Amino acid sequence: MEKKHEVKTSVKDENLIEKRRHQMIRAAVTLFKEKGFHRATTREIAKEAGFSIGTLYEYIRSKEDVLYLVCDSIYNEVHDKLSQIKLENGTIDDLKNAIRHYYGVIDDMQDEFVVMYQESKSLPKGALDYVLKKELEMMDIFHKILKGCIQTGELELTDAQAKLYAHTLVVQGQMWAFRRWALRKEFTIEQFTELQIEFVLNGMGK
Amino acid sequence: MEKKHEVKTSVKDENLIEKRRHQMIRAAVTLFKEKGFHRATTREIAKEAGFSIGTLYEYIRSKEDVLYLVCDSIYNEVHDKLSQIKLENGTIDDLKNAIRHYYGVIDDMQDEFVVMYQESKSLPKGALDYVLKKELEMMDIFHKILKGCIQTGELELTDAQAKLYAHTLVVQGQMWAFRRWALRKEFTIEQFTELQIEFVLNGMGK
Amino acid sequence: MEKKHEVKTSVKDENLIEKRRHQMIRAAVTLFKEKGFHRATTREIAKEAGFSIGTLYEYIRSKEDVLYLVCDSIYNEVHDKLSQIKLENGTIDDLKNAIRHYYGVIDDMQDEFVVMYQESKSLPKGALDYVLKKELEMMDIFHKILKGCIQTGELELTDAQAKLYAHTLVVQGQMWAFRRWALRKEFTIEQFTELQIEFVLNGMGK
Amino acid sequence: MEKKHEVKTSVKDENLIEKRRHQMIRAAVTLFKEKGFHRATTREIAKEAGFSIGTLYEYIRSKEDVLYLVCDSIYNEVHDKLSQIKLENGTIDDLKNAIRHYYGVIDDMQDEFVVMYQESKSLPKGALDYVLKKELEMMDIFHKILKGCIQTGELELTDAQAKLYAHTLVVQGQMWAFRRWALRKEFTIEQFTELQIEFVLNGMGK
DNA sequence: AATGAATGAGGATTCATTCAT
DNA sequence: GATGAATGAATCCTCATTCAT
Repeated sequence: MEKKHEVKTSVKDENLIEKRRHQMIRAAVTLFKEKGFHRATTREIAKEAGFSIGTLYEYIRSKEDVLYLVCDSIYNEVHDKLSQIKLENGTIDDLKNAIRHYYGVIDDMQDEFVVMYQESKSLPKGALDYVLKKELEMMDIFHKILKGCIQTGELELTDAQAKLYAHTLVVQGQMWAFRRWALRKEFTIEQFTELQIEFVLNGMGK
Repeated sequence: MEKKHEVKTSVKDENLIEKRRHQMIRAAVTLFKEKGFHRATTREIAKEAGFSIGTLYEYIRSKEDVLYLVCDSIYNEVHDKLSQIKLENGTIDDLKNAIRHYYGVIDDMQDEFVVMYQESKSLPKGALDYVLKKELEMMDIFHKILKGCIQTGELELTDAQAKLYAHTLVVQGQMWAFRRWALRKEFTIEQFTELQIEFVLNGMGK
Repeated sequence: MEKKHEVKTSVKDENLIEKRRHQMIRAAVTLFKEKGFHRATTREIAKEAGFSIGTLYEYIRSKEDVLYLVCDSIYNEVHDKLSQIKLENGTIDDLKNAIRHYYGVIDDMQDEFVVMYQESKSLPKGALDYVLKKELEMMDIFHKILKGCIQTGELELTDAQAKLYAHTLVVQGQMWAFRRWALRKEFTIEQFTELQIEFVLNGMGK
Repeated sequence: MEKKHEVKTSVKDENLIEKRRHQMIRAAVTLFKEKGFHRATTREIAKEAGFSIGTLYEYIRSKEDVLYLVCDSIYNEVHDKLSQIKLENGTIDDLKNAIRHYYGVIDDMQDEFVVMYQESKSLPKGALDYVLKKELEMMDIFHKILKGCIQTGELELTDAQAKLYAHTLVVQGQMWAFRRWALRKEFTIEQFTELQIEFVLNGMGK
């Protein structure tokens, strides 16, 4: 398991670090969403976070660290939320459940998702790898569920298909965040979710 | 129909404009793919294109114009290629055909797609609107095919579904460009295409 | 009264702003005099002022701001100095006094005057208006003195004449700055002053 | 007598040179008045003049040459016009006549005057000297007239006074061009002329 | 003689980062 | 720990000038 990319800080107090980083991430998401990573300045981030540029740099080493913290925090939040899913035992309902949960998370964190996917390419190499790993983890949640369904015979898929469909599920969810400008006019998140569930289950032969 | 966003040039010779812009776009895609729009400098673009910074600015007004030209050219190319599809008369084969064609285009233009979707947010407002319009046009190609199939009774879908699935088809194609890093390990473009076709047709109840 | 054109700064410490701007203005006058506004580069200004280009831009928004600050500071200095004149009660001596004072100021600030009059056309619209207002204020000082003399009967002039002569007094003073290259060979400032006073008083029928 | 500053050209046909330069000067005055020497580009000058940038450079060596040609042409025009004055024999009427003539010229060529005085500092050293010489020549016209009046006893002035007053006459005329923004509201050129003549004659004790 | 495409030095401005207080 | 003034490398863009056609 690759080690987590570390962000150096010169502050000792762990609680303070937690608090400041939280402020920082909130500020950054707001700004990155509005103007993108490159156009948002560190000064603006500090100001929006409620402290000075000097203080910002007490908690990070470089601007890219901010982006990393943003991506990391989003992944963690998503992962936490998805981990709450109670999986039964390889039933289709597990899958439906997971999809509903996942789509709900995406709806809640639309801005964060858009920011993360549009800006993560700006991460330094090491951090990027870490983030791709996280992305795979997310895909893996669905992959596992699908494999569960295969084992119980609820679904008949090759392993390759299971993998592909796991990716597809992840991507179809992200669609809701990325194509808001078009989809919002036609569907509520509930409608979108149910239609996609139907489509996907059909797609997998159910 | 909204007028095309114009890029001013101080050069008069139309052929030359065509030629230089082509060089410019090729260079820009290469660089944007490598380091993104913001990290690529105008000098690098000019150099990669084979002329001087001064010459670059004879053909554009600002760096953002380069990005616009890139996006515009990609859309045009995709649109051209998709327009070559011979549509019969509302058969499922039309749909399969279109998907194969579309996926083929994406495979051919992977870099361009990634660049376009990752950087288009950096376009100035007016150009962004134009590009979103193009995106809708692309979606509309599939929407029309689906409506054709509905009319002939080949598919049974509500209009809302038709629209959503048109988006889904577009997005699932893009997946191939965006998740290369993961999908390439498991599938060839042909495998990917056929699996997705199967999935999608099942999804729509076929 | 029109509000003063404001120059934005990102520095908060008022004393520092005062100090840095003073350095900046001194440097700018030196350079503008030597090579004019357009040929003087911001880097040169910063260097001459004794700080870096980055620091310069902490105290201004654009190069034109420097010019504005120069003009503003000159007007303020002139205005301050002329305000020290003790005006009696509409006597010719008031007028003579004012002229002597004014000519003295011009002699002290020759470079500044030349810079201001040659470069102020490069000010952005808003700042230019503000500066023209200041110019009128200067004219008005003499206009008031003349009106005083008219009321006490010391001078017999129409109001139109008073206004015109006020302009003339201002301009004849500036002459000393602008035609240095010719006048310096023939006169000292004292000679120039006394001759002009004599001429002007005669001109007005005294 | 200093040799006239020469502007190199690669064109042989004298008539053509004359014609093109005339177009060029007209264009330049228009643009310099509007935006100043530095902000007017050579491309704009060429375009306004009705030919291409390449052609412009067939008739000049550098942008500064354009400015020189402008200044030179203005001086020549002024000088020509003032030379038409029929001088009698040292009478005050000669002086009045000259002033009226001069003020008329300034009124006709307001833009040219403003351009010339505001931009001439941008001339290269050699050309600047030539232009200052021209300025002295203009002053000299008045100086001669004054000396004429002194000799006939019409005026009682020291030679120093005669020189100073010659300068003053030149400057007071320019006032009309430079302070248009204020004077125009109060006076017509005729009123201005007559008031200044009265003032000046009084000033010289007449 | 006329044209206009090409050039690249030069200049204004921004902004991540540092460090003394 | 917090602050914010200072720094200067980096970058976009302009425009006078040249030269092949």
